[in-house]
Amino acid sequence: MASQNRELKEAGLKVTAPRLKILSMLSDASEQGDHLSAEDLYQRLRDTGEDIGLATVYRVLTQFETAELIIRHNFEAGYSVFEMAPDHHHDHMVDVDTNEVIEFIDEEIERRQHLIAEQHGYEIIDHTMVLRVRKKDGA
Amino acid sequence: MASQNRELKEAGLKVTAPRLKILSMLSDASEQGDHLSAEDLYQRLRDTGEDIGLATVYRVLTQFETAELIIRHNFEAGYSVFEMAPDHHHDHMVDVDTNEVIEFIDEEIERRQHLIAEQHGYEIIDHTMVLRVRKKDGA
DNA sequence: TTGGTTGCAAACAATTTGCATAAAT
DNA sequence: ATTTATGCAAATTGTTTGCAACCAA
Repeated sequence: MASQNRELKEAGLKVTAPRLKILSMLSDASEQGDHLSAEDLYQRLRDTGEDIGLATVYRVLTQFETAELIIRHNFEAGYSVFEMAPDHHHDHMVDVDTNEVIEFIDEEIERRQHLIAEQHGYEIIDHTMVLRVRKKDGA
Repeated sequence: MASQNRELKEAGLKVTAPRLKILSMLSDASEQGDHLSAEDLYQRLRDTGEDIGLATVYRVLTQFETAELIIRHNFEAGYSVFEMAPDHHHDHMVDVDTNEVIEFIDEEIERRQHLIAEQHGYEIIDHTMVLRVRKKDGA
C-alpha cells in the first residue's frame, strides 16, 4: 500500500512506522464498519505486537483529522471515535435493536441543507445526520 | 412556575432549590436558543448569586437527562451542552469558528427522512442532524 | 545534518464519586 | 425519622504537552 505513503507526504507528514500502522489499522476497521477510539486503536496495536505509545496515537489521529484523512465522531460524550474519511459523503441509519448501520445518501436533502445554511449566511463545512430506526413490525 | 415542581416529582426527584434554579436557568437559555455546558450553567448560577456546587450541576444535569427533561448534545469533543427537551423537534447548525448553535427545522427534509427510512422498512425513533458551518466572508 | 517524531511521564480539562452534613418528604 | 440531596475535595477518564532521545529526508 504505497498509496498510503503518498497520502502522508501530501499531508506534510513524514512517513513513519507508527503512522503507517495506525493508518492501516484504521483502514481495516473502517472497511468492517468499525469506529475506533484512540484507546481501541492503541489496544489493537499492542495486540498486534506494535509498540506505539498512546500519546502518539492521539497525536497522529489529530494530524490525520487535520489532513482530512480521517473523520472524528462524537457520538458518545467523553471520547471520540474515528473512521477513514469516506470517498463519498453518506449519512447513517442505525437500527436501535441490532446496531446495524445502513448508509444512505439523498441528494434532495443535501441540496436543502446547503440552501438552509446559505439562507443563514453560512457555508457548510461538513455535516452529520443519524437516523435511529427500528424495523417495522417483525423485529 | 409550579409546573416545574411537578416535573421534578414525576421524575422521582425531590424538589430542591438547586434543581429549580438549574431547571429555570436552562429553560431561559433554551428560549434564547442557547445551549449551555455544565460550566456555563455553573458560572451563570454563581453570577446570579446562587451558591450551587459544580458537582451538583453535573449530577442534576445527568438526572434531568435521564428523566428526559433535557437533551444532551456532543457537538464538540471534550464537553457536552444541554438544552430543554424541545416540544418540537429541530436540527442544529454549529458555527465551527464560534461554536454558536443555530436551530432550524425543514419540513421537506423531515419528510424525506421518514420516506427513506420507510423505503428501507424502518420507522424513525429519533434522529440528529448537525451542519457544521462557517460564515460566508462578511463576518 | 536538521527538523519533524516518538515514548514517557507529568499536566490538563471535563466529569464523577466518597463522605459527612443538610434539607425534603 | 427516613431518604435523598448537597458541597467539597479527591479521584477518574480522556486527551494534551514538555522534553530528551530518535529517525526520516
